[in-house]
Amino acid sequence: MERYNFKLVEDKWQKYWINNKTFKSEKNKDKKKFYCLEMFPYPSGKIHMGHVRNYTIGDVLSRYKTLKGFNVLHPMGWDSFGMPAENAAKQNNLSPKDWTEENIKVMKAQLKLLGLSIDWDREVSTCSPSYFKHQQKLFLDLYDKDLVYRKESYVNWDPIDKTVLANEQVIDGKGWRSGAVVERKKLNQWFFRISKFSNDLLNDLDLLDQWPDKVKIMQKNWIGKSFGCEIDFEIHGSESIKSIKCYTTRPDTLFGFSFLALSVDHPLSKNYENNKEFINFKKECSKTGTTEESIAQAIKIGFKTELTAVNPFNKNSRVPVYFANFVLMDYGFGAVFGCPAHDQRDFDFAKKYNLEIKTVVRPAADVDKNFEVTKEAYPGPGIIINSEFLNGLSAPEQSINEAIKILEKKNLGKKKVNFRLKDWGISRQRYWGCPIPIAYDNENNVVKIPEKDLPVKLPENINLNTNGNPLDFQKKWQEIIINGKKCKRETDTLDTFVDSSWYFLRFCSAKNDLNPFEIDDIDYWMPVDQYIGGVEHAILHLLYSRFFMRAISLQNDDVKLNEPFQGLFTQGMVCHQTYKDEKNNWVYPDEVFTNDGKNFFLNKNSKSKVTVGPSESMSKSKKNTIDPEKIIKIYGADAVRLFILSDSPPEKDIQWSDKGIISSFKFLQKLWSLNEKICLNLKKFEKFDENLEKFTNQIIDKINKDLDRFGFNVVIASIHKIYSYFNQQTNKDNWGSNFHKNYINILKVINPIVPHFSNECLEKLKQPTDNINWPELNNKYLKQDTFNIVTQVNGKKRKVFSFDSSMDKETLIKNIKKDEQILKYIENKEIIKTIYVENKLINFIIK
RNA sequence: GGGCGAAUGGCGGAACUGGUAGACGCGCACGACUCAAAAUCGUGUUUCGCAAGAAGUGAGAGUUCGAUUCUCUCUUCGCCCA
Repeated sequence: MERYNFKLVEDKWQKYWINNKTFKSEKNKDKKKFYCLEMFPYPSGKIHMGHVRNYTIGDVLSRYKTLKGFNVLHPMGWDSFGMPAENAAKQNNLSPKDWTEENIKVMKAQLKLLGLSIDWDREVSTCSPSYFKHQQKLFLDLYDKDLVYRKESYVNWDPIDKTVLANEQVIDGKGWRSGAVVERKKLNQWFFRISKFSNDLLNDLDLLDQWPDKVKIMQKNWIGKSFGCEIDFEIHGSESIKSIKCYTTRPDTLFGFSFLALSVDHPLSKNYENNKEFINFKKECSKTGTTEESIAQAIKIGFKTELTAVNPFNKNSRVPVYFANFVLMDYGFGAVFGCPAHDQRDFDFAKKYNLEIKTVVRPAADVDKNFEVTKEAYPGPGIIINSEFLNGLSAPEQSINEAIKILEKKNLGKKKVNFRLKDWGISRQRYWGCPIPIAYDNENNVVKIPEKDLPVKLPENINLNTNGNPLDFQKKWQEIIINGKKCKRETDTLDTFVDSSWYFLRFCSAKNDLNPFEIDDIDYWMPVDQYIGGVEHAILHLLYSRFFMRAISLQNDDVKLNEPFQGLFTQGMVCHQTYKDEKNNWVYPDEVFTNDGKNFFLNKNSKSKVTVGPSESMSKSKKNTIDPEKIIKIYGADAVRLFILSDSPPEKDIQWSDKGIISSFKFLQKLWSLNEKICLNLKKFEKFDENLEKFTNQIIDKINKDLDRFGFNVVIASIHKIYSYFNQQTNKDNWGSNFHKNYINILKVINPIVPHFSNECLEKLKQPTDNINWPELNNKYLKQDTFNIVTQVNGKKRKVFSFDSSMDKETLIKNIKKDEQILKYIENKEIIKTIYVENKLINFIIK
């Protein structure tokens, strides 16, 4: 018997697949399609275990669907623009392009080692002009549809990376890469009008029944629809301003109104342009970031004006008007009314400037009628107090509705819907991104780059070590003549989230040079039937893609698709224990040595102790990574695929373990020995083995159902059962005449998970390996003919009987009641109730 | 602070719409093979108990003939948002 040589076998089949173009996908309208897509990787250097897990899940699904007769599209590409390339290039004095292309080469080879069923003919790379040419075209289309615009706005400015950060790139008020405290800076920026679709993006979440609820809830919260009210506040103390408009979600707390706060960018600020104190104050404000989080944490500061505002519910009450750092022009109208008792920011502000704090809501459960806000704001639900005609209403629902009704009746305000979702700022002050296909004439008017001049390519071999955007220093590159007029190119590049917002469309027509995609192609392939990736993209990437699909479909007679991803699966992370040496430095797992599993040392002969930390998501910074390529070289791709699916359900985190991968490796060896045994016995036997037929049909049926619900770990448990069943069969003297047929079906069923192995076994048994189909099951053998009847007395299990399924209820109960074991419990007792669940259970309730 | 989710043997986990808790794997123990070890194969493995049996799915209650599964309260952990 030969030992299984995965190196030869895997190499052989990978070559075979490439040479035969096994995974080339073509439109075939007679066949039902299945578009399986995993989130494409950023080419950071090498693949990591997270990729292995992601792409294994997608590959198993793709191969399974192919077996099931679907025409499968399973492409792969590279999300290849982005800051890491630029940073690496700067450090190593090479070009981002070369760095990226080298990484793609390495990672592509690594992915091939995994034996993925990818149609590499459709490979795309977002940094390639053949990709971003179309993106620039799409940008201009969106511009024509008024979905792109330019405006001056505040951005989160990272003073170290000298770049604009998106809100999600600001963590704890600091830049996610540099760690620098983020500042507020005003720049001219390009925006996608995603807010145009706020309502659609929210409502259509209900249609996505194959998405995890978790993700839908996150998107819902992100879009953040709220009902509120806009109120005109009467202003005194100025000749020019008679009123200020505010937006609020809590008009029911108006009786607690004690100041009006304005953004420093409020139109009113014009009146203070020459006020030195105000100028200093404004400067101070720019030190606060723009995220809700950084504003909440910032120390509240204000600039008091001579103005006063009138409480619309109480004309006799006037409160001061301030400029304040926690009010943003983006929100509402850049003006909020302060109710310190029920909003923490207002509370902090009121404390600092000694303003009135009037409690107008008390917690309903609070029996103390004298409840008063003193130490912190109370934003929770309750009963309205100290509010005249609103008193006694339950807050927030009832009271808000009532307050709005009264304001509307008095013509002081009106109901308004507000969204938390803001337009998507897409300008990045970076070199390594898709150039924005726009130029400016002498008067600084926006001029579109004509289609014939696309793509706008990046200048190569330039100095990246500049203060700010390197493209700003490329004066020559900036020059362009459009319609005979001298213009200057836009130097900002696009947010890389734009690149990934439509790549799933590009895969459908990857080689089409004229258009981003062909209508006919996306008509057939779209939407993506199953999208697979990490939950970290639950909000932005998925929301942006949903936006893009709508933006493309807008005013488009040919494309009428709103949702790009029909099914979504979010896989868990791959974790590993962390290690630290005596100096508290992180240590790689393969530098750690242990004799007994209790004491750990740095290298084999070292006395230098290593402490074991908690298991965490694999990350380079904590050095708790395992290199997939090394592991594949030791154990083979099939063993890695088997293990990465076996230990945990795919949506949960998985623990990488040496024991686990070794066990998968050994299991394949055992399966191989079984296969060898079977190969030596190619002759058939006379007697048809009905039990074997039942076992095979039933377990394949179970695997089928488990695969459909992503229960890969359970599928692998079934494969273990299959092994021990068939192994026992081979130990018998007589094999059934149907033995080979069933065994071959099993090999087909495991093919999606361990394709090289399965192919090799099939070939050894002289079976075809191309165009194999999922086995047809015979209903006759799926039905059970005997059943275990669990017998309980007063809900306690007493005995399990096996009965023929044809037996009627009365005979069955009679038989059970006669049983000695059961008699013990029911003899001389009154049975007051008998619960019978067909083919499952019987429960006698006795007194 | 808010939202969502999770908690099951020594460990990872299984259990379909409320119906045999612990599938399958790891680990461990014993046995076979071997001069010996590794590898391999076999048997066992929730806890207590010699056994009959009892207890048992984070804690406490509730609904039910019956709860890992449904409801409520609490604890701990994770993720997301603030």
